[in-house]
Amino acid sequence: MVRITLPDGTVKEFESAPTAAQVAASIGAGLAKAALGAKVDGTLVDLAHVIEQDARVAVVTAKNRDGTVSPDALLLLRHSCAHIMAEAIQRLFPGVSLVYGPPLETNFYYDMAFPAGQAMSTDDFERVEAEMAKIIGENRTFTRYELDLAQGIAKLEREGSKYKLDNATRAAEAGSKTLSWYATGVPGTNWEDLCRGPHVPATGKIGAFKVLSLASSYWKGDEKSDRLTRVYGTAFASKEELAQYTAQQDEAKKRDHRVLGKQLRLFHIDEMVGQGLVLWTPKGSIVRTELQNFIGTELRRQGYFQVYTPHIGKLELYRTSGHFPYYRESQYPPIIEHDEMSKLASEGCTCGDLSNRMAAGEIDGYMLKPMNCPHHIRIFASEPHSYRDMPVRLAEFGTVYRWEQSGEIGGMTRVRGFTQDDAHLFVREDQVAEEVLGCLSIVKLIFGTLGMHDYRVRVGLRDPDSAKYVGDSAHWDKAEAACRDAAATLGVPYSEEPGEAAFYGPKIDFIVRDVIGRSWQLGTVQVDYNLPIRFDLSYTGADNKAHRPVMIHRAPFGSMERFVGVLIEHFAGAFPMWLSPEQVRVLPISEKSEAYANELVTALKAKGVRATVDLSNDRVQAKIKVAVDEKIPCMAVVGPRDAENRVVSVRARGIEANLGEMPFDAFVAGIAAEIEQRLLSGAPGSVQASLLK
RNA sequence: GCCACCGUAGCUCAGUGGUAGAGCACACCCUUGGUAAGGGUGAGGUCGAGGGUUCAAAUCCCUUCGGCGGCUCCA
Repeated sequence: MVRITLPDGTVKEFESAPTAAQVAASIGAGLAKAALGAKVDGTLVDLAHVIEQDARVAVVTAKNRDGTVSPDALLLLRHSCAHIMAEAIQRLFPGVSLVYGPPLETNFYYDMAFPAGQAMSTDDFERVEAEMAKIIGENRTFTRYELDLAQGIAKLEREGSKYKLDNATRAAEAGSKTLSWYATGVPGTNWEDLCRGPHVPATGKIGAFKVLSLASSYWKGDEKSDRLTRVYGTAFASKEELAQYTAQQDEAKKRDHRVLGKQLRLFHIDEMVGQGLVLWTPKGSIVRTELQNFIGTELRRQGYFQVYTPHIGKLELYRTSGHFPYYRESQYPPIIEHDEMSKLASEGCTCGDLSNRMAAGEIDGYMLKPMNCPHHIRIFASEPHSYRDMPVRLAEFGTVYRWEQSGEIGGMTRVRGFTQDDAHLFVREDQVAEEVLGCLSIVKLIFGTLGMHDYRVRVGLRDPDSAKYVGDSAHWDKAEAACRDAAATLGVPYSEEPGEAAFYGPKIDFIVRDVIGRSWQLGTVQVDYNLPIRFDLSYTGADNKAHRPVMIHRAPFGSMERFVGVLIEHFAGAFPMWLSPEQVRVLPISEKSEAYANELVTALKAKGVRATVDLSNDRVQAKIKVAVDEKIPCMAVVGPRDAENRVVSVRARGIEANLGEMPFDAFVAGIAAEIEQRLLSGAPGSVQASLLK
């Protein structure tokens, strides 16, 4: 007797162990037909799975009862579709070997090894899709069968697939006693794949699919290993869901900061200047300056000192800090003085020699700074400090340069030169916890003001197996504890991730996603016991003895480039009034109202508002179209009627209507107040909200 | 750095071996119009760069620079 408990609490009893399909059928014929798989005690399984013991069972269908799409169903569909795609590709490209094809959050991929000289191109997608459609049309059953380890491995050896054999070996190492295959149809007759499953019952269940893109990958993610071809695709239960997905992708493309940045002229990256080097145009610079002013106010409030440091420093400085030579590959090459250079040339010094002698410290030179901390440390070390002066908080919008790999650079989110809203706090050990909290409060203030709520928090810890960290483990333990404790006070979930620490200490990172779903680290707070040792920093304690300070590195925005890039996407280019490059555009109905329009602009500018007037000889409809396209938050239409009554007719971005009239002075004051308070668009207290009520 | 794709006017794009195109933006003219583009005229390009094949190259081949999607990396 097997007792099955359904999600609503109902218990069904079966004489002998039922399959998940039988459980579904016992509930209803409709459900049996709609079922794609089942969850048994939380584990996703095939419908053919036999439930041997009492269990909680939920049948998985494309849509949940409340009409939402089931993520489990999508997983089953995509995993199954990956098999169908692999079969289709193998039919068209005989000799291709399979590696690994998992489902992902919004799509799936299959890694394959093409025989030498063969390759797939995006032009082949149509053929592949046609082949897949055939397989789906045949509505073949996904059939699972198992072999014990020895038999299974023998089978794979006979078939000669080194990749699948490796997968099997790893499964064995992970404790699997058997290996499972899924045939798309009849084992021995139809196509099959070593696979853990689970899958939908038959190929016909794939309602809609699309082959998306082609990429390369490395076997087991190792760049020294075989290069594989990765084909991405996606699948849904219905054509409507696929259409919706495609529409969402198109929408996302419009929000992409690279597209909007060009359209709205926020920044420019120039071939002639260099890859990954952002040129801030006048409009983008306004956004950045506003953000810097915003945080600057907060820093003064919290007792920070502003400092400025140069963009380069001696190699010796970075040898002491540990940046050089450990991270040589990700830095711009060192700069050598003229005389030194000619001397080395005359000695016949090779590039290899040069590199080695620099690493050994025999040749000095300068480096573009990869981080600001060494410079700030030298400021701290330039004068004696008493325990009474601590903490010393040094802040700088410091520009740093890192040699990112060319294939990784793009837009403003991954660049080679960027400005951190950096600060280094030199604190007594008893001050660490409180100061970390102070840093976190700035991050929270920023995210709150900008309405960014979709972020996750990561506590990056050291990876005990790795040798890339400096310092002793007792200090690391203390620093990690401080980060963990501080993160716990945030009131948002956080994850602890070993191996994500900086080389000198653990950190708390704030991570957001861009429109295409990629994650980016923005704000960061890092606790560091190690650099103070490397630089032999000290302060005089109450006992008149030298004590070692602890450093906190923090950058609430992270980098201005990345932050603004993400912010463009967050607001889809429609910045709140205080951040908008142009805040109000005055649109005179005709030349007759130009004088009044100019008077309004002058009054706005006197209040510090970024306002312009559109004096083109277009009709007002055209002026509105242009202002809307430029995502200007507020339009002030003025004609003879307005001039006569000393009012302005207000129109706000995002609302396709005349919001009504406002007295001239009230409008100017209202806009100024909205900016002053850094309100989000349409927030209570904004001009827009006051007219809409 | 690796693999696939892409690079034509300021922007978005059409152009598959035979005299470089469109829309928008820009300049000038007409129009003075009350809430998402009024009309006309004009200017603007060694088709990313270099080399090759060909009577002839934006178009085919090679190299290179840049972009894009992934992989790897990311102090």
